[in-house]
Amino acid sequence: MPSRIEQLCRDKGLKMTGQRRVIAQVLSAAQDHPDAEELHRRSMSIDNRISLATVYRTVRLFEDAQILERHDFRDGRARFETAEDGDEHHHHIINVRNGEVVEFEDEELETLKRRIAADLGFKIVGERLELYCLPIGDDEGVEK
Amino acid sequence: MPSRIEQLCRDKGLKMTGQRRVIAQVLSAAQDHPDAEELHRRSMSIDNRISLATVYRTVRLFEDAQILERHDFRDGRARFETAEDGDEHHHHIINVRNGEVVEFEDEELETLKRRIAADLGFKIVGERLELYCLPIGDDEGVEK
DNA sequence: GTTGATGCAAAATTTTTGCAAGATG
DNA sequence: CATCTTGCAAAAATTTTGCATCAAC
Repeated sequence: MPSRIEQLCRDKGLKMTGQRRVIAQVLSAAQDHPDAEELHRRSMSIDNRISLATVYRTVRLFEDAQILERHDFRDGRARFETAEDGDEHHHHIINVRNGEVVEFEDEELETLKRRIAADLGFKIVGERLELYCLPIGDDEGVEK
Repeated sequence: MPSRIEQLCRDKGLKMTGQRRVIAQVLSAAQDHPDAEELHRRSMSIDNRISLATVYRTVRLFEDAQILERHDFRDGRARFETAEDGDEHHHHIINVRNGEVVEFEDEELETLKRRIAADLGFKIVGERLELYCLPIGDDEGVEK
């Protein structure tokens, strides 16, 4: 049985190459938010005939197909995770002390965002919300 | 009388060079969110002895000093605007049809964000919230 | 006068692309 | 077997940096 991502690819008429299958598998397995090079590294460990260029091409493709989401956590490179189905949404808290990423979701927040956009005459088609935080009690003094 | 930005620089013990003064002036005057190259272009029109490298060095410096905010609206380069005083906050709606950026603020949203972070044991020290939108009634079909 | 800032050009980083060769449907 | 995809290496785009010179305090 084909994976969810594989199914999505077929639905869009994309060819299922070995490389795409591997990258999809790596993305599905990832519990974190790897960047392109990390995706490449993990993919290579499954099948070493995958180039970094293909990883870049594939994430762009998967992004267009809404198979994954591209993030930018201010560390200079794009990072990726599988997109969730339907209208679920989560956002990220980035612990600036150590780079740890915590996910959260909040229905009240979803409603409020939509209301704010609607009041200005807009419909949300994409979004980004990141909170850069320190653990409570940790009183600043973060080094570069 | 020195500008607000100039005062902030002095407070941090930074030297007030002609270049920094010009870049500060350009930032203050900007009603939009220029990128480094645009800042350089505008600065050059005031004083053409300013290099792009200095613009990059200066925005990093100003960012550390919380004189400006660095944004990333998914067009590949960083964009800048002066930071507001105190705890005011605004966020951005990006019209994906034409790239137009609309600013908004909402007190309820501020409260909610803080509550969400606090519930997870975090204190917000920085954030980012962007809503990528289409005007209501404009039914998709956005070209690359 | 010291210390920090600048300009220039070269380098670094991340991402994209041309093209010939290979795999997919 | 036509078309799409890949690998490679080169290019592009943005940002950073080394170093000699210059300016601010």
